[in-house]
Amino acid sequence: MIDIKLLRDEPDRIREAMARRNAQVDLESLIALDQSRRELLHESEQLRAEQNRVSEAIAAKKRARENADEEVDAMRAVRDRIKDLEEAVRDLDQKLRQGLLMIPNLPDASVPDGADESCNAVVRTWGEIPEFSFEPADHVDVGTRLGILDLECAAKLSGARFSLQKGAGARLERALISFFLDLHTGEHGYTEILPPFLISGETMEGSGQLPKFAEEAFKVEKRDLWLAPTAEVPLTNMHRDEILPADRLPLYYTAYTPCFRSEAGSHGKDTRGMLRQHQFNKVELYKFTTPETSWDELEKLTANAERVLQLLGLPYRVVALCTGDLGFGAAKTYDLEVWLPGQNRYREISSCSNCTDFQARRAGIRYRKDKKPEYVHTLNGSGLAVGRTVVAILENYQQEDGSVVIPEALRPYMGGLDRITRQT
RNA sequence: GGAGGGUUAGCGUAAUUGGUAACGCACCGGUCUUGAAAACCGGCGCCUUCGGGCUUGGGGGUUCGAGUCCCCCACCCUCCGCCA
Repeated sequence: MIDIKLLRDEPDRIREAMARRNAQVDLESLIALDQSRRELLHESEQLRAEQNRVSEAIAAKKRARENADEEVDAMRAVRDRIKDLEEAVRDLDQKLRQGLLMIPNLPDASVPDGADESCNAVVRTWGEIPEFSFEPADHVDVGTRLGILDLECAAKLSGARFSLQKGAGARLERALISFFLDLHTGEHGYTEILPPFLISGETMEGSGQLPKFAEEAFKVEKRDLWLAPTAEVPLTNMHRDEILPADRLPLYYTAYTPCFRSEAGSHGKDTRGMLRQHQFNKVELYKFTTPETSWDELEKLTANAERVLQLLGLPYRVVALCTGDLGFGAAKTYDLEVWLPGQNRYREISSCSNCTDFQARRAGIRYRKDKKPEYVHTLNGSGLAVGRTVVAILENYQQEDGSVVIPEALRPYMGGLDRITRQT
């Protein structure tokens, strides 16, 4: 949610930002809404003040056993008027808030302009794209032939867009989760969190997932609980409606969770394999920072995610998303794209964003600076998407004989295994 | 799932059976001190157009006025049942 003061004082900055994002927003009616809300609020507060004064006078008279019927009568009318005014304010409040929630975050000045992903800017590239003496297979063929991936069985259990891993394939997924968490907690200073995977509607709203992304998430039938679409949601809400002491910032959290997404509207996209699933594992990186440091922290967080790919020896590039491709709450986003020989192109494996104070304002997360509380900045990034890392390893490390070499950094987590060969 | 108890500022506790949230600890600032402690003074929830408004888990209701009375909901604790 953007700052309402910005709407009052510098609406042109919002207009300009919305134009860059190619977003349609009716600012005029919001400004009018805010204006009348403030007028009504002022009047009701004045009456409140009078009510407080007179009520005290009534109490004094009653204590002195004097008659106060006149005052009581007058206050009866004031009470009714206040009730009407407050109802009107509540109504305007809600409309205003709903309007504000429709406005995406303002892109940072450094974000490239552009309508879609074709305008994203490659920031840097790492690693050598592997050359094969044979035609490289995609992860589905590699995994199925090795007997470590069984998509048909997954379909039997749950339908399309699920996967089932076996033996070294299941172990590989678990090894990656441990490897990621150990790296981020041990070397990058993050605190490990294991949050609930089912979260309340209130929590979904706190990070801006609802109502906008309700279509993307799964909801359980019996209660107001949702399957977390990303650990970003519970992590953001850990400090919802809190005022943090300044000396606790920055906070670094990392969390492994499965992520559940309905992928509405992506029918026909990436239908083959485990690239786009209703359920996938992810290790998330999350930071609460002061406004002064958040841009530095974004660079560091992105570097933390990149480190994973470097240690695994997977070639990748870093892309700065353009204004048209930017997520709703992000002021700036770097995508990490890993090279997939099976597709002969780079594919997203991590997305690292600075949401500035956008999520914090909505979720009421502040810190005390000097005397006044101020909104923190929140950052999130994948470190990394586990399923897609499996895909990248199977495709980049495949050998002509169909086996897959395990990256050295991962071998301790695989019980010393250095190569996956055909399993029965 | 059943029964009972609870939720007041960071923590711990008050508030005349309705009269407009008090106190202690902790914390911050000041005085004093070589420095510190103690003591004393002030501050010690949020918003504010600086007039004031709001705040007792959340939301309604009754009332001139609700921490207090009524209704709904959430969460926590204890016991029983069930369960990994």
